[in-house]
Parts: sequence; structure tokens; C-alpha cells
Amino acid sequence: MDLKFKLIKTCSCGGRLGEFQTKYGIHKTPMFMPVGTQATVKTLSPEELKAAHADVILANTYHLWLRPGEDIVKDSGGLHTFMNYKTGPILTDCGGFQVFSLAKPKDISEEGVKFKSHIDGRNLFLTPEKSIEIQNKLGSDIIMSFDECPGYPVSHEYMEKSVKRTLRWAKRSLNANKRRDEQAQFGIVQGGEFPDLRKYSAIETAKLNFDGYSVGGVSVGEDPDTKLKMIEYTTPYLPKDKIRYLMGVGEPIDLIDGVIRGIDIFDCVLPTRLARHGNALTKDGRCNIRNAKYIHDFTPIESDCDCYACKNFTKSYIRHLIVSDESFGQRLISIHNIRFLTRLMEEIRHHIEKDDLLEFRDEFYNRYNRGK
RNA sequence: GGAGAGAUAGCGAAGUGGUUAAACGCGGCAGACUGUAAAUCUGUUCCUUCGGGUUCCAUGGUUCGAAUCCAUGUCUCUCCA
Repeated sequence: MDLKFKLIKTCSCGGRLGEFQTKYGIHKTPMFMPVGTQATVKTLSPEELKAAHADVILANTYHLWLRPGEDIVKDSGGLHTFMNYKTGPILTDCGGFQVFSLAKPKDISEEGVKFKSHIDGRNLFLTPEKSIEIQNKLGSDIIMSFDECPGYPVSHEYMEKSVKRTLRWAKRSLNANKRRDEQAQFGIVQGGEFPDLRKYSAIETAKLNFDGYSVGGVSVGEDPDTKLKMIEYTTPYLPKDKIRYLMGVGEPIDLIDGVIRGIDIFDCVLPTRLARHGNALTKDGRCNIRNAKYIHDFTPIESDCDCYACKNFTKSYIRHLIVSDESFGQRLISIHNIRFLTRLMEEIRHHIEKDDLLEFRDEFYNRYNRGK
């Protein structure tokens, strides 16, 4: 499916203002996508996601393959129907990251990856073809090619081998997609911290003519400077008329820095995971709502935030819920954190338009880190 | 009135002569979290001017040494009248 990505403006610092189209409408970039691995953005209903201005959301091939099984989702009418998410597109990740993050042993060969189920320990074999077949059955709007996500650090020698294999897997993933007309497909660039490999991976992946390109292998344990370099080594070699997707990055300042380096869309578990652990994102940095200093704080998490949590509840109350292990507290902070990031993206788009994104970046950075 | 059982740090609960300032859990106080094996994980939790000080109901005793043994007292629980 052609996403009809339109690059509206590139600001002087490199930030891109754009939009793309799906049957759900026009989607503005830069954009943040919340993660709903198991066909649910944890603790949130589709209505709450919409209210938090979530647009595209993620789901995961690996998890849904194991449970409930892609055929169940298909029989239900597809992922949108299964989870009743009707207001925006769904992107499915390919399962490559799970091969990286799940416990060993794993055995990576040309054919695919042998590893063990985290649920019952049974042997699994995931290949590019299998990943795409599952994603075809899930019926997401954007699917990801199967890649290897090496950790950090990894030797240049290994990374080169891995990048070339991921490239071969990208071709196989493309050939395996039986629903290209309905499901857009992205390729994933790897290459770790190595400029030559990032460049090679970007150029060669771009030759395959995907509908968009991901920067993968980021946020796998590297330091902040290296993370930015990984992006800088990649985006110059990606086609300008296609979406660039930075996978797994969601720290507010990283989103701005990513946009400055030419990224259009992001996904991350951070806002929802932090929320479940009692951390609210604010312009003044993270707010650990469990802290005793909020016991008597009857103000909202952020007074200028338009989310349901901030419009209706105080820090004192939300703290009480979190400390008491009440799920409503996790839900309220999840709503806020997602809205915080969607609002941040709105601001980023605004500042690309005004062409003062770098100034905004510095202001945001200073305020966000002032308490530290 | 009689017979048993017990009292350990904020709470619950180990520990029956030294390596015990006292396991473990909860609670408290903080921290981490980046394509979700995460409503998870980590640190810390008697006082301290960091030298040390004072602890296991109370008091007295035995011992080189006691939360641990003995005596008395106080309180709590169970059962029988």
C-alpha cells in the first residue's frame, strides 16, 4: 500500500514536516506511536487512546503469533476488529527485536532464528517468510521486514555479517508479502555504531523500494551520543520522499533530537511503562508520583495539559492510586504520558513550521533537565 | 479460680549461648525503565557529630560472652471451671 507520504517542509536544522495517507485519513509527521504489543496499549481503551490523540499504534508479530495465534486474529476479522481499534492505522513489528531481547539460547542462521518461547519454553523458528505471513494474517496497515537486531557493543565483523544477512532477509520479506497492495511494508536499517555499515545498510535497503524505512538497532544499551550518531549515519542515505521511522525511541529529548536528524515517526513503550511504574512525563522532567512530596499536592500533573488525567485528578489522588496499586492510577498516568508525547509532537511540528526547532530543543532540554 | 502458650526492629515473623545490629516478607523512603518475558527490577530502612552508641517486655542473676539459660514481675492469647 502506498502511504502517499508528502514532505511538506524541511526546516533549516533538518526537521521534516510531512503527512501520509491511509484509509483512516491523513496522518501528520513527525508523529509518536504508542506501543500495544499484545493488541492492547496496556491499561488503555481505544477511546482513551483517541482522546490522548494517539494515531498509529503498534502491535507485535511475535507476541500475537504465540498468543492468541495469528489465525484467531484473522478469523476475528483482523487486528482492527479483534481489538476494536477503528480510529487509526496499526503497525506491526516483525519479531526481530524479541529475538534480541528474549532470553537465550537463540540460534541465528541464514534461514531464520531458532529460539524458545518465553511462555512455555517450546522451540520456535521464525523466518522472514513466517514473520510476513503472520503479519499478513494479522492485517495491520504497516508491516515490518524481519531483521536481526544485534545488541551493543558488537564487533564490526559481526555487524557486517548481520547487516548483509538482514538485507537478504529484507528481500525475502518483500517477496513474502502477499498483500503489498493493502499493507505497506518498511525495511529496517541496521549497522550499529559503524558509519560505513549504516551507510551501506541504508543505501542497499533503500534500493529495495520499501514504503518506508526504519532505523533499527537503537536503544539497545548504547550511550546517548552513540545513539544520535547511529541516526546521523543513517538518515542522509535514505530517500527523502519516504517515511523514516526510528524504532524504540521515546525519551522526549530523543524525539526532538531524532526529528532534527530527519526522523518522521517514533514508537516506544516508555510512556506506558513509566506510567505503570508511577512516573509521569512533564516539561520539568519526570515526576515520580510515588514521592512523598506529592502527598499533599492537590494540583494536576501538568496544569496546562488537556488530558483526561490532568483535567480531572490531582497528583495527591493519583499518587494514592499508584501507591495503593490501583490500576486506575496506571491508566491515568498512561493517558497523560501518551498525551504528553503527542502534544510534544504537535509542538515539534509547529516549530518546524516556524523554523525554530533548535531553539525549541534547547529550551525544552534546559527546562526538562533543570531539576537534575 | 485452675492449666497451658507466648512477648524479637513500624507490622508480621525467623533466630534458643559467641561468626547476630539481628534472616525473610510487608510497610516506609528513594532509584532504574527506550521496536514491552516489565502493574517489573534495584538500593535503602535502630541512633550517630561515622569515632561510636543503644537494642530483642521489665528487673535481677548465671557466664569470658545472653534475644537465646535461671528467678521474679508485667502484659497477651487458648483451654478448663
